[in-house]
Amino acid sequence: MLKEDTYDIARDCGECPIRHRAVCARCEVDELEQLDQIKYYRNFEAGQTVTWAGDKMDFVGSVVSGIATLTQTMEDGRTQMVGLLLPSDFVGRPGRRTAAYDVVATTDLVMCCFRKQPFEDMMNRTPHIAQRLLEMTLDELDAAREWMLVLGRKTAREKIASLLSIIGRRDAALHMAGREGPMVFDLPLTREAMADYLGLTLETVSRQISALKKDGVIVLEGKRHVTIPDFNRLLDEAGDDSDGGLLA
Amino acid sequence: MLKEDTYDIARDCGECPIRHRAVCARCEVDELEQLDQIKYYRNFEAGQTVTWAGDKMDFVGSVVSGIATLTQTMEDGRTQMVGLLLPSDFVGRPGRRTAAYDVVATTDLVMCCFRKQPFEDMMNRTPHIAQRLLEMTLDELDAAREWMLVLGRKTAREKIASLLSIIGRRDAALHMAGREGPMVFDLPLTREAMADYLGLTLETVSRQISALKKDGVIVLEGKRHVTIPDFNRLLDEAGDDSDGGLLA
DNA sequence: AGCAAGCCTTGATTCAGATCAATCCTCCCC
DNA sequence: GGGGAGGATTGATCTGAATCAAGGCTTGCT
Repeated sequence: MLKEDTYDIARDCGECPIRHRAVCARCEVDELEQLDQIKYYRNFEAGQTVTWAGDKMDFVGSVVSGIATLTQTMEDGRTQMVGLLLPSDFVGRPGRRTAAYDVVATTDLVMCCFRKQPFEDMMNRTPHIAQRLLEMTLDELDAAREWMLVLGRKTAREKIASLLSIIGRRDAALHMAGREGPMVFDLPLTREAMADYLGLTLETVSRQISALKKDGVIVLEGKRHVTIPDFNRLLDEAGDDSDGGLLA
Repeated sequence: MLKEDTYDIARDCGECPIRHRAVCARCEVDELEQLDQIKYYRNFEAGQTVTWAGDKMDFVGSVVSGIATLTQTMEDGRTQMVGLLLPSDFVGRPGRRTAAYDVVATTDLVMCCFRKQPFEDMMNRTPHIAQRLLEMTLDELDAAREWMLVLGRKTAREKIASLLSIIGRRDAALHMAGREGPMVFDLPLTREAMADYLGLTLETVSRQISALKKDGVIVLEGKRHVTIPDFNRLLDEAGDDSDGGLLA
């Protein structure tokens, strides 16, 4: 379904869909050219693992298209998702030898990669890259902290509403869809993945989605296609300030 | 009790207790001198608020001594702590006008502050600062993600054990105490603050601490003074790999 | 067509942690 | 020494989500 995303990749940075949102966003033309020298694309199929926690990680990179998840697992198998990687998000940590988390492709995935050493060298020479990476990391930290509130203090229903609002918002930002009008998108996650994100069981996720549907907060077509008739209503259910979106 | 920390502050960066761990860690002598020009110290008493979420924030800074908490609050009063600020930790986000969270001094607190604008200017001129800040932010992001696992998937007992192990570890790192031998420290948080950190109620915190004490995992003297006879036992109770500490 | 594998839903029951409530301890102030 | 406030403990009860269990719906394979 999402297969076409993996075709005709813009090999040329100038036409890259994430050109102005990824680590390279601030780069000048000549800097881009240097990055162009050391970049390479990798494709992953839905379900494939990009990185195993603890394994040596010799590259870093950006998600170009598709979606991946970042998860942590305890010895007894309990897992918690700690990040959702959408196009333009950065994978890997400069200055670290091994991967800290499992990264798994949820849909077919295209990544723009750099071998770690050349990238780090380039980062040291190019403040624009380091600056952008700092900015992105700070944003991720904010997102992680927001998520801590969700995990620690929200009810199951609020958790689901929060997740839907986040996915909806990020999706809208990506498509630059005209504001107003009902929000429509496909859930990129299975019920189980949502449960892992929210610290719930998949049964509870299913029940709460059914409940939100029954109450008219969301409209479901099939199991994945979601329409949000009233986004503020959803934010309300999430326990968020209805105007929280303006801060970003 | 911790009052003496606020006396004789090293006005000279060379003698600063957090010199080699804070944002300034990588700075050369001449860079330090520039920072010295624009820095100023601020003292806060235990319980005082450093920053209100949403308020304008015209400074950034490092915790020199004492402890502060970073918390998020929902309209109905539910609160979640999203960060614990120990000496050398950085407060504030360059490039943002308003504070995103409440920052509250838990003990008497000394901060080394910079007005935001001069600091940002300096950051743009001084890669050593930006580099160090990136590194610290990445560490914080890792910590936040670890905490997401705690919040989302651990039981109350595991949560308490996790918190104790984190506090113990950070305390040991600070005092550079000789490895081996039982770990001893004072809890810097009330039961309520621990509950806010862990997404629990204070009653549950109290019960689980009592249980860990009864089971000999910890020894309590008074309500705050903790001895950990066997740190690996504690890690075990936390559900962590007993050798997780080596990664850092 | 027939069957198996994934994914999802729904129901019944259980249980960990929340909530409600009482009491205790320690420190401080008068 | 008495009273009060803030923090902590402990007990009784309730409840939201987990767990256990049974089907249902798609999709793809043989």
